[in-house]
Amino acid sequence: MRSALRVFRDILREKGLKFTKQREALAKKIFSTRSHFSAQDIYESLKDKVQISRATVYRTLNLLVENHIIEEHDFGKGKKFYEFILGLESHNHLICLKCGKIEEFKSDLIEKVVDEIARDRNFRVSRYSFNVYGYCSECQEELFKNERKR
Amino acid sequence: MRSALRVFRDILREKGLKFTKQREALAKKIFSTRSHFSAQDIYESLKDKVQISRATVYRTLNLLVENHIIEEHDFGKGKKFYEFILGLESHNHLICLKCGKIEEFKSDLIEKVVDEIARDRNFRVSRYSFNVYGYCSECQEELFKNERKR
DNA sequence: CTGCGTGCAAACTGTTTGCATACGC
DNA sequence: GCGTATGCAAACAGTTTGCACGCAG
Repeated sequence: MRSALRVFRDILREKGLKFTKQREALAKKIFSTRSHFSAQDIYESLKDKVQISRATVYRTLNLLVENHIIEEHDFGKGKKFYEFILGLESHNHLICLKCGKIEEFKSDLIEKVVDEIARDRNFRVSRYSFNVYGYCSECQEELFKNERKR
Repeated sequence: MRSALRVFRDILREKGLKFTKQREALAKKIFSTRSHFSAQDIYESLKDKVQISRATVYRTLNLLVENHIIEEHDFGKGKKFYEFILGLESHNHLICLKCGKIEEFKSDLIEKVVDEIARDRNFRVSRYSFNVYGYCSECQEELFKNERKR
């Protein structure tokens, strides 16, 4: 399978867009990161290595989203999170309301539910998001400790 | 069953908070609205009837969310949407990417999936959101018409 | 050498907050 | 009257945009 970087490069060429130092650095960073990150995270981790601006980070992230190389998530924290998805199976998220940790999980049943509702309502699905909010096991322990202190 | 307004009033009294003209107007508006609205929608629909400010709208919406009378949703449109939930069954959303219409649907299977993953991962669930994005049947027709025109 | 990409700063959107005043309880 | 709620404007966070310059193809 072609590397993600190669895919990105091909898309750029195809559309007459340019493969710049900034796009290369950002893409490499993202393709080697197996987690959820914000625009700010990316900017922070690149700004000392390449000359890059926040504006370029936002523009490039949007470019990657439009081309389905990364996915945008809204976990209700007032900012967007992104995640590399090219060639990966889709999955869902468990978001801890205390520590902010994001775990992933898969479920074939969910796929079925989506297919079913799409058929029922004659809805053409492009994507879906299934987020479960609550407390991860570590944070539950914390909460329990604090409760005993009182 | 007590009316939603009554519930709200009781919560306020219990917490030593006040039942003001603004809170009353906002609550009545929301309790009589069976759809998804933004803070701006509420402000617009009230500003000519009561003296109310955007700040108060935001503060009151947050108060209602904290007390589980309304629910906050993030459909990735850059602003929050709210929905009256008190005493209603939870449900999921179909969001049309073209016209913005929001349809609702229920699914017992989803509940099962949530319970299962919570048990597996020892995750204490507070809430979940399941949003399906795509094109509603009307908008698919539109798209089809436009395609034939070309 | 053409025109897309970049950095910068300003603009923008939705939301929150500090403060003096108003008003429920 | 006490203390919470309000309106206003300013502050804020994240993101987008206009413009002059830079650089990939």
